[in-house]
Amino acid sequence: MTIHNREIAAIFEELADLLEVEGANRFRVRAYREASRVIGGMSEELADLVESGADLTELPNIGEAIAKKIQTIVETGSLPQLTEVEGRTPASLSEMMKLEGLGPKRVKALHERLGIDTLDDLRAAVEAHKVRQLEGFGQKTEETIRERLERWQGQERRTRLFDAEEIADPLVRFLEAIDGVEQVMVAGSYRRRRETVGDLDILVTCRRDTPVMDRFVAYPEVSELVSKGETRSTVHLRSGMQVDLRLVPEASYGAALHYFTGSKAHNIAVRRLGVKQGLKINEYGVFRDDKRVAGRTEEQVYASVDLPFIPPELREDRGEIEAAREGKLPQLVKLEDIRGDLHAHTKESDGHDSLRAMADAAAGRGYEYLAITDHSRRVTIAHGLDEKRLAKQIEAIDRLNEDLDGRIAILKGVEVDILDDGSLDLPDAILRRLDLRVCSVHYKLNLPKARQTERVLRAMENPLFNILAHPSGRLLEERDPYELDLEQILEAAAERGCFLEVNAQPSRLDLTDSACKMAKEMGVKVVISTDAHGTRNLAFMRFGIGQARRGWLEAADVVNTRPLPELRKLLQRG
DNA sequence: GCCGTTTTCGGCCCGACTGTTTTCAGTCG
Repeated sequence: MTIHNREIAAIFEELADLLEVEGANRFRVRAYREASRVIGGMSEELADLVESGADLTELPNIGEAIAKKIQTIVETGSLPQLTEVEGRTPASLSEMMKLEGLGPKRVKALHERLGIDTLDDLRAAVEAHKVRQLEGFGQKTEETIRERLERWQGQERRTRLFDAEEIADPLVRFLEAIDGVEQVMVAGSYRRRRETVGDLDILVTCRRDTPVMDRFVAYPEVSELVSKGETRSTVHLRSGMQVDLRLVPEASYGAALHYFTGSKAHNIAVRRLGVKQGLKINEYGVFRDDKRVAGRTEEQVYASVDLPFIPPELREDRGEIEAAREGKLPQLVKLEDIRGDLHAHTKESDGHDSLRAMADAAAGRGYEYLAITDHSRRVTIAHGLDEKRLAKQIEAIDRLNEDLDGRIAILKGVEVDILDDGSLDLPDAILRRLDLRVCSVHYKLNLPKARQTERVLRAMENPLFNILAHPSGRLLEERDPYELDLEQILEAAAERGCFLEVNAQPSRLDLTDSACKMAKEMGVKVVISTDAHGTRNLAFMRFGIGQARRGWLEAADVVNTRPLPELRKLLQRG
């Protein structure tokens, strides 16, 4: 049973939590947290690296000690040091720290003074009014804990980027409508285009004496006021989303935007560069000897540490600072680079709109081409097409293309299922008549890794295989990815001239950002597709672009930035 | 525990808000 990166990351996270409660050296605690973050963001499995004998200390923030611990975890499935710490300090305290407002010090006090080890213990102590009697706690703190215990869902939930947009857009409009407000910008992971966001960080500049904070906390969607100050307030909305609003002076806008866009790790790395040059960087600007030397724009902030502007999507401390220093930042792919969509459905299978409507909508977006790729027969629930119906659709598309008269080219395609044995769900004879074949796994998601990988590899052996759709099968916040050896798949794709899809559906965003980067490094091109099930879904392209940008992809790495003749060549494998 | 275009030892980002204090610790981002 191989152990996954997220499990290894969780072990270091718990170790950090428990050591922090014990009052261990905070830099040591930070080192474990940093290691956990790096591991969580990797697309290559550590287990595979260990097996191949790779030097783990090459990884950022992984030194001798942690490398050795990783090896132990991979080989034995657990970490003796953690077991030892758990012997002194209950593991459940780590869970308690996840409750908002409870940090290491308070958890330690609750544990030592009241014997509280679990959330249930805590609930009982709060009901008995024991917590308020503790030194450093009071009636108000106890009340806050009680409320948050009631709301506690057991796990922090993140919101998909699409849903976050639905929440942010009206709030931004509300703020912009306040007389005196000048700029409103959503920063944080939202601006970095992460696939999910934990909360919204909103930055506002305004004229003097504008009652922004008062108006903000009175926003009708607010369900709880967490804190309200002159420059910063925090609320919870009825949607469950937490929103932080920061009011910043114009002269600090760039510094504040940089700071609140994060990521935290990126900011720390930039500040370190500043420290080396005798600069202090905070959300108000860049300071030398208390004198502001930059801050109005983000470009200025980067320039102060001799770096070019780094796009928000790259700011994860995953090598972007080194790349920037060496002048090797990628020219990230942009929405305008996209010339067409290569995965879309119509009413023939499970789409909502007609062939004609989809064509018109794609043309309306200025595309050169649109591939129609309805499901194949195996996907009965989506009314998948058999040979006969697909043949009819081919004819319909031929007629439509004549009708469209070059306004946009409609490509004949299919989303054909990869069956259990690695064969494709439709005969080669009909597949050959198409312009492209998008291939996907929809059933038997739970095969063991080796068999699942073998299944896809076998499918790729068919020379008609063009694109592997939504390669991991994961659904954000709903379904884990299925077991697949991505490295093997990428190797085969590179060899055979197949492409991998970045599915832009907000609930998929599959490939992940780190997998995109891995594909690029292995010389595999991707296709960014919306998998649209209706004309409106074509707009999902922006999420795919965000994901690809987070994966360091440039226009040249993305197949559907190519003009049609070039695309056609790429679809003839090899 | 990690890391090095000042360093293999001695540093390690920085500020706002709250509650419980009477000058600040804890938490968060």
